This record gives sequence, structure tokens and C-alpha cells, in this order.
Amino acid sequence: MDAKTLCLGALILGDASGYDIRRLYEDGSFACFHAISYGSIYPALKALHAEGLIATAASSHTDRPHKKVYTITDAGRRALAERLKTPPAADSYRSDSLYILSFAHLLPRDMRRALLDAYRAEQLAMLEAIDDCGQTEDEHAFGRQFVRGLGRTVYAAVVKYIDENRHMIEAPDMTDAVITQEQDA
Amino acid sequence: MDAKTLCLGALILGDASGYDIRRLYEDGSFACFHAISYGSIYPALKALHAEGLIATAASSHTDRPHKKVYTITDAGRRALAERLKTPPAADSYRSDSLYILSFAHLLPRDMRRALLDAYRAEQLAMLEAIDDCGQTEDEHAFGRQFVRGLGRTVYAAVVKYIDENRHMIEAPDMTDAVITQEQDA
DNA sequence: GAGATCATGTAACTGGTTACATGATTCT
DNA sequence: AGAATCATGTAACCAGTTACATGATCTC
Repeated sequence: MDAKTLCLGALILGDASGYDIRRLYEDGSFACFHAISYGSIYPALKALHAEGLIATAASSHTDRPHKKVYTITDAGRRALAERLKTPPAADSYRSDSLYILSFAHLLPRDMRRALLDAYRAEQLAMLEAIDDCGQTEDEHAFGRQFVRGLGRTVYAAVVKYIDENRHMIEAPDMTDAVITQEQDA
Repeated sequence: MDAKTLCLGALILGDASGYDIRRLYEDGSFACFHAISYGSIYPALKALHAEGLIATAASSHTDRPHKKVYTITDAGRRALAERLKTPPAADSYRSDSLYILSFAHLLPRDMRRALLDAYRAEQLAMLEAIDDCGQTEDEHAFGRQFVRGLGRTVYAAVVKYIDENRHMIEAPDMTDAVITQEQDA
């Protein structure tokens, strides 16, 4: 998903500034699936504006003069709907934590335990973030609700798995032995 | 995780060529967490070789002359162990499918259903890939086993969730109404 | 009035991907 | 023989991130 589509997707939920969009993808409902930073938001907004897919909202002038609030236009709505119809790229999941944990035997026991705790905390935080963030019950939100439920399910499953299987990681230490002996493979 | 670490991680599992490493991250046990392409593998291998962290394996000369098989050196093993101790970056999960699905109401019913089916199939394939791929039961593999179990749990949870909640996405169609009327927000 | 946070914007960097070039080997 | 796959490698490209510059507004 390119920055422009991500911005349109944010704006269809309601008027917003670049800053608002950032926050929406930072800790809002989209946080789990896509990220975007200022460096791509502002150029994207400029481009979308030039293409007539978004317009500066009325509130932009009244509120704070230097805050630029945008609204999606009808053309923008159509463009987004069109863009959503293109076949999605495959999911990508990147996790340094799990990569490191898969080499748990190369780390001292207390370090792998700390890593696992941190990972668990992170996942739990995501779970709570999903429960906290905007429970807007509008009639068109069934997609959002489905996805949120999916997220909740996944994070809950991860936390549960960790709690039930942490003994695997907390196995007795054999780090030193490994580094010098693992000559097989 | 940079390409060099990813290559070291692959080589600690056993000797391999650039091509082998690619496949390991393509459909092997690492596939779920990290990806890497030829364009980064070959330069990384060259650099690692120059640094003495990997060496050309004996089999490289005997087998097929133009195939370069590498082994990790002791220095490489130490470098990897060290690299794994640096604090991991936060996980990132990117999903076009879920992003699109969160705007399900902007798509015609049959299209969202198709999208969901495709997504389910993809997740199921990942689940099966985990079960298939190398069940090497070596004593040091507890980290790998933990991570694999986690992956299995997650993918299974996703498939189950989809099966139990697909009715949300298969709700009656109101696409046309939405595109022109959703003026709120 | 100091510090936090809101807010916009740009330029340089970065690292990985894509596409291409090339050729050996295996399979049918 | 021809196709598929194995196999290495490079160069151009690209999209987004990081870091920086700047300043308004709110809060204590």
C-alpha cells in the first residue's frame, strides 16, 4: 500500500491533518497493519490535493491557521474504492524478537527470558491498544470490526502461547557449550 | 535485521550457498519472520567472507564448481551471538488484505468474499508450511521449536477466526449507497 | 516563561527489491 | 533438444525513513 492510499484510507474515516493521520497509524486502529511517517504523509497529501482527491476542510481556516485539515472528495472516495480492488500484496510479518528467540540456545538464559518477557509485554500492549482504540459503532464499520476482532484474537493467542510454553525458552543454560561445539549441521 | 545477520543465521543451521539461503527464507523455517532477496544475499556473503565470518566450504569445490557453498567460522558464530544480543526492533506486520478488508463496505459483496477466501487460503498454506518444513529434532533447536509452535498457533487462530466470523464480511451489500452517501465523519 | 506537544515540511540517506545478464545442470 | 530449475551476480531504482529545521500553542 502506498502512502497516498494510506492517506485516503485515513481521510475516509473523517477529516484529518497530516499529524492526525500519523497518529491514526501510530496508535489508532490501523496501527497493527500499516505504518507511515511524516516524510511520506506530507508529500502524499500534497499530491492528493493536486489531483483533487482531497480538499482543505473548512475547519482548517477557522481553528488554527497553520493546521491543514483535509477532507476526502467524491473523486477521492472513488479513487480509494478503485485502489482497494487491486489484488493485495502478500502479508509480511517481520519480527526480530522471534528471529532472535529462534536462536535462543545462543543466548544466556537470563537474556532469553528478558527477551521473551519484553515480547510478551509488547503483544499484550497491542492487545490492549485494540480494545481501547475507537469503538465507533457506525453501520459501515463491519469491516473494521472484523479486522479488529482478528487482531484481538491473534494477540490473545500469542500471549496465551507464551504463557503456556515459556518453559521451552527457560530451559537450562548451555550457551558456552554451544558456541564452541555446534560444529555439526 | 540486516542481510548479513540473516545470512549468518542461515549458515549456523548448516552450510549453504546464496541460493540455498534464499530458499530457506522463501519457504523454509524462517519464511514467516524475515525475507531476503538475491540482491542483498550475494553482497552480504561477499562482505561476510571478506570479514572472515564465513568461509567457502569444502563441498563447494567437489560438487559443482560454480556453486559456492559457505560455512560459518568460529568468528562468525561469535559475531552472530553478539548481534543477537542487540535489542530487537519492534515487530512489524503489514497486510494489504486486512487493510482492504477493513474497508469491506466499499467493495461489492462478492469481491470481499473472494478476498477473504484468498486470505484464508494464504493463512492455511502458511500453517501447512510450518508443519511440513524441517522437523529437525536436534537438541539445540528448542528456540526454533518454540517459534514454530507460536507460528502454528497464530495461523490456526486466524483460520479459526475467519471461519467463525466470515458472516460479518458477508453481510448484505450496500456498496453503491456508501460511495455516494458516506458524507459523515 | 519553560517544557511538552502540536504541527508542517524537506533533503539526504539507506537498504533492499526488481530486473536484467549469464550460464550450468537436470529432467522429459 | 528444449524446458525447467539451479545458480551467481550487478546496477538502477525506489519508497519510505531519519534527521533536521522551524514555529505555534498549550500547560504548569
